[in-house]
Amino acid sequence: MSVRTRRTSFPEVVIERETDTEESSDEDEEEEEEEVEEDVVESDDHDEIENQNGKDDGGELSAADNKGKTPITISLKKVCKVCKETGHQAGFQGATYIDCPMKPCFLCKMPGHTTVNCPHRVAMEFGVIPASRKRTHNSLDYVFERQVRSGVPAIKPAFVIPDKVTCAVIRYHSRRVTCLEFHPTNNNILLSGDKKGQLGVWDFGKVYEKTVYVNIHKALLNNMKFSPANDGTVYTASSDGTVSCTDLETGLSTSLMDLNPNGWQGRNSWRMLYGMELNAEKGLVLVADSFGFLHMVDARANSKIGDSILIHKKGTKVVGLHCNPLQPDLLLSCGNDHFARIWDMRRLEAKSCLYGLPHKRVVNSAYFSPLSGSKIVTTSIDNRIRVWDSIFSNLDTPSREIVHSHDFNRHLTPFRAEWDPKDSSESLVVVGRYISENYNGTALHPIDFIDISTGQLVAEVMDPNITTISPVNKLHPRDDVLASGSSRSLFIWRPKIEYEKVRAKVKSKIMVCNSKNKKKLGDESDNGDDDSGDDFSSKKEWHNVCGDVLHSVAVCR
DNA sequence: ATCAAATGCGCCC
DNA sequence: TGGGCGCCCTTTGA
Repeated sequence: MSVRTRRTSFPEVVIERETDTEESSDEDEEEEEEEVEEDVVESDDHDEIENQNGKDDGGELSAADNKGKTPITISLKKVCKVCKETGHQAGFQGATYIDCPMKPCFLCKMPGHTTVNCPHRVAMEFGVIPASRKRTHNSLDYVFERQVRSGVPAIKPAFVIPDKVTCAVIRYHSRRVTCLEFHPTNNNILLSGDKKGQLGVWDFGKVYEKTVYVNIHKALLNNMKFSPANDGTVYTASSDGTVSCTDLETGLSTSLMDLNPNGWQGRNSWRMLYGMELNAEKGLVLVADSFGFLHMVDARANSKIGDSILIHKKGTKVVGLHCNPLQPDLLLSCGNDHFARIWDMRRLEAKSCLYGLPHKRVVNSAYFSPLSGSKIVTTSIDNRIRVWDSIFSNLDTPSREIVHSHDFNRHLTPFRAEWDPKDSSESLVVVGRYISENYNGTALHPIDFIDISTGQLVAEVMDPNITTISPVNKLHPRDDVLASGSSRSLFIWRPKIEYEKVRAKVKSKIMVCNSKNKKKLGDESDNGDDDSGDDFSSKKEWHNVCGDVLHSVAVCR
């Protein structure tokens, strides 16, 4: 690091420099700091001077108030951007992120180590709390035991992991994807909601057939569910405070509820809808708002049922609702008051919850297991997936806590661990990962498949072209297909063998969605360069061409 | 290239 | 108990 010195008549500038990175090869740099003088542009009223040395980010600056001859001290010492201390730095070194050692581990939140050497990073097989075997003879025992217990097979089948991107739509939504839902009967239709409130309908079997309905909501489309009575109809709940019922053919929607009939009256009164669930037996649409209340709408009569019920701490968001698949009167809710709660719909009133499942922080999602409904998986932003093996057991503590990085930055859609509805053993769960891993020099955020019965990481799925985080994931109800929402884009993954089949089929059929790229795409498809396997010619191309069939992956604008 | 903005939530006073 | 402030691996597009 060379030091330049000039004489001026202007205030002396003291620059503190960091030298420890150079391992003292210079003999004259025994001191950690040196004093030099530098030019300072004259100005009348500068309290601060911007550090113009862009490369030295993290450089700290302080300046004397007076414009006279008092020294101005500019510190070029490298400070940690996390804790502002010197002597270490947090941030990416290449594709590896180095944690600040002064903070608790970013992954498991325990002090004494960083993510780099966190034991949970090496092998995520730490069920930190053993499964409880104690029976509690609670009110649920007798009601559901007989219906449910027999439905849980003891033998775990081999997991099939969809780990190859077979098609993708990038720049499909204009804002980040918030939720996904597969069509209940048509195997190739994927619905997606986004932060703007738009609803996408994508036939990923035909890749380029897609529709985006833009007028259904005005704010985040937080949750959607297909009507059990009519699979051409979908209900959506939004941060604009409305529930809509939309016909997928026409895009026509009717509003079932509007929590803000008087429009915008300020931040404190604007009500947003998050959790949503349908109770098919009763023909009810259940929604929960950002103030802790549950609302019920009769889907057929399109009329509100009863009063709103406070089901979580007043003033907090209720982000998830789920009815038990075998006993729909059993409702599971979760929210920002750090609780997941189990309710009996037949006697539902404030504080009537059967159980409160405490978490350390906000609970992003809570789901009963999809077949027997006897297990519960929750995702909390304390970086833990919690598992209750049986709702008949002692629910005071979870059977397992699985450390997993999904504590999110405010700009992301919250991560939710989602069951594999095809797994008869009800142990496979998919969840996006927040922290990245260095894969051959690229920082990628995999989508993790976790066996919640052991806490074991079964598979981590990633594609070198997907550098964005994938917080939204959904496994197909019948096929071995994974759908992911990552930023604005949607991806369909299949197991390798399926991928090969799709690829062979698609190769013979060149699809062009974007005329701008027609020629380029034609070239791409003509050269028959499919030996490059799964890699695209370049990341840039994959994203920028935005076009269509690159090898077998279709990307549509 | 660089930068601001969009934002949710935890924590502090 | 509530308002204000600040933020550790974002993403986008101006």
